[in-house]
Amino acid sequence: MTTIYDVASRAGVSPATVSRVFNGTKVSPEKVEAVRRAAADLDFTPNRAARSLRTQTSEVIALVIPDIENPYFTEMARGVEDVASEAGYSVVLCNSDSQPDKESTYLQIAIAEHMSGVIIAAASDATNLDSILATGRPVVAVDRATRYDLDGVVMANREAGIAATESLIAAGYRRIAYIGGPEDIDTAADRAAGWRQALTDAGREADIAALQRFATFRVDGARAAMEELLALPEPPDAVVAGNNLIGVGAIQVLTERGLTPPAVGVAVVGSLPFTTLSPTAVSLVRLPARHMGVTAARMLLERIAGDAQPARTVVLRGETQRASANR
Amino acid sequence: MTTIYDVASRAGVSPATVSRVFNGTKVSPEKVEAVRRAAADLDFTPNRAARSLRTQTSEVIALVIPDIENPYFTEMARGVEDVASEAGYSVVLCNSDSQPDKESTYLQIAIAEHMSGVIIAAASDATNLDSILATGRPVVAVDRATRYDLDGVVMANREAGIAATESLIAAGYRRIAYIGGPEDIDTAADRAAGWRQALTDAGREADIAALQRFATFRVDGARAAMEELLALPEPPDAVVAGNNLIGVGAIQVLTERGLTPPAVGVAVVGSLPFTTLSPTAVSLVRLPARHMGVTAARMLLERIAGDAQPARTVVLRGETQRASANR
DNA sequence: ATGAAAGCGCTAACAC
DNA sequence: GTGTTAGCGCTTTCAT
Repeated sequence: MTTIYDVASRAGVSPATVSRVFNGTKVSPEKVEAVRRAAADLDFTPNRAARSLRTQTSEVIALVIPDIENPYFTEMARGVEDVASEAGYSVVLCNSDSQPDKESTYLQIAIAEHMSGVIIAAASDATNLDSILATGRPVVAVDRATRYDLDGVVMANREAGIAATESLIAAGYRRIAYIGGPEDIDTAADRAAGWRQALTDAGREADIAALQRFATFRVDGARAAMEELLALPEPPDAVVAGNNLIGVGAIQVLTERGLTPPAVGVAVVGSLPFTTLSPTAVSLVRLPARHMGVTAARMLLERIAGDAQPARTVVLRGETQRASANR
Repeated sequence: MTTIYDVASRAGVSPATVSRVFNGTKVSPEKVEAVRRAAADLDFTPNRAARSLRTQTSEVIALVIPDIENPYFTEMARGVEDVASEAGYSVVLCNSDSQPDKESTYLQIAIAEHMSGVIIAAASDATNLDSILATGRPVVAVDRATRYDLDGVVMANREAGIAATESLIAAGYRRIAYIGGPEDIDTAADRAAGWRQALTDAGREADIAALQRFATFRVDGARAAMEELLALPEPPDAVVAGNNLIGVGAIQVLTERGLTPPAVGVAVVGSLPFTTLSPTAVSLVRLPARHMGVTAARMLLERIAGDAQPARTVVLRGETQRASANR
């Protein structure tokens, strides 16, 4: 392993000068050149562990998400990564798998590695950020609010729930069910509230009790819920899916039963990135996941740079794409 | 920031003893207890930067992949993560975006951060691993071979191409096209070779020249290629997709034209994790992506532990799921 | 079993 | 503008 001392002696300068060259402080052109050549000759790579130890920071940010296999989160990760790497930061992607203990392990690692900041889509509203916040490191919440007073970027979930439901009403459906994520996650609760609101506005509040289901934000849970709904004495003629994977699960079950949309109406809060359906069969309230990641990363970088204004929350709206077909 | 010195003085022991407690060396039970309590009281987290600097390693492995938005790679990442975190390692997910310069930046970071090892799905066969290999750190190649003599885990791509094509022949299709990834990526080339082989075995080698297309491994490229094939004077009656995203793109175009499978036959090398199609309409050669990640991670951990046997290559076979319907 | 002390590679005063 | 030097927090001989 070559160090700045090796480079320094080869270039005939002091270690401090080598450090300065690599950190942009003023050094005379000749020495800069000498150092660069020596570094290249020796294939020198600065030791980040030493640098982090000395400066108490590292150009790394942690992105903690609950499901690495959900395209919504990978799209968001993509946005974070683009902004971060542009600014010279690396992103460590931490998959909490919705498990509080995995999540807190990753948070401890972020502290121990002196990472510059954290962007987190919390596994639950009980997520404990005390330790990381105590270190003074900035934290930005994405997708889901936390019980802390933090910068955050969230979707307009209630409005998305309303828009999804209304698109189905406009298409002529009447008995509209809802399958959402766990009730204790605010995104899921808000979207469900939007559905109830839209049902009430349409004079269908009587359906709420029978047609509301809370599953996981995953394909399997949604499949079970959809099957349960179809087994009802009076099954729904349409369904609002609380996220992308729930949409996939619901549509899978419908397709297997020969009820491919628009035979039964489907509206999804989120996108279906790898769908093979006709684009007009399903209503979508597309959520700008990449933009959420970009926004969160920018906010975090501002905080890292020392910005100390009060916590801000940015709310992003989904874009409704109404199914043109109806039954 | 609390250090081992703080913990040591509170526990009434030396810093060395605190270190020993956290590293499993022999310490008397009473002192262990005292140290643990002091550490808990002070909310002590060991400083990894200092540890890395001293030991010249860190319990972090880099996973470099070309497309974080492709479910194939996230599934693989999931496998790597499960094995690694089980063993106390963190995984830094690095998205090279198929760009050699982003890729080499991440490789430099892996060196500079003293990461224990690298698992890489190389952006191209020109990927340069000289520097990282020169540090003596283990590297495992996944999905794609490199020009180095390394441990690797790859799929049986040629066989997968053959199986996909044969499933279409068995279903009664005759004019079978192929859309694959970039010709200079060996996985893509091997799958294409499998398709040619199957065509030749079926006496259809005359179709090869007109019906072979190389796109990107993404949805958009596949869409364009599919449209081109359909515009042919004698369009194909079926198509083999070289990976999951190509399958999505091809099926999207077909669906938009009212040619939903099995009207035109489709076989995909890979899975369609979020498909909403009837499961019997499309043939799949499912690739065990998670298992690939698991295997690669295990091999890497063995190398990190000091295993010095000659380089091994593990070949994983896809599992064919034949479409039951034909036209 | 435990402590004292050196040193990993780097940066940031401070002196010149 | 450049060199000298102390020290970031940890692990690890080497004594005891």
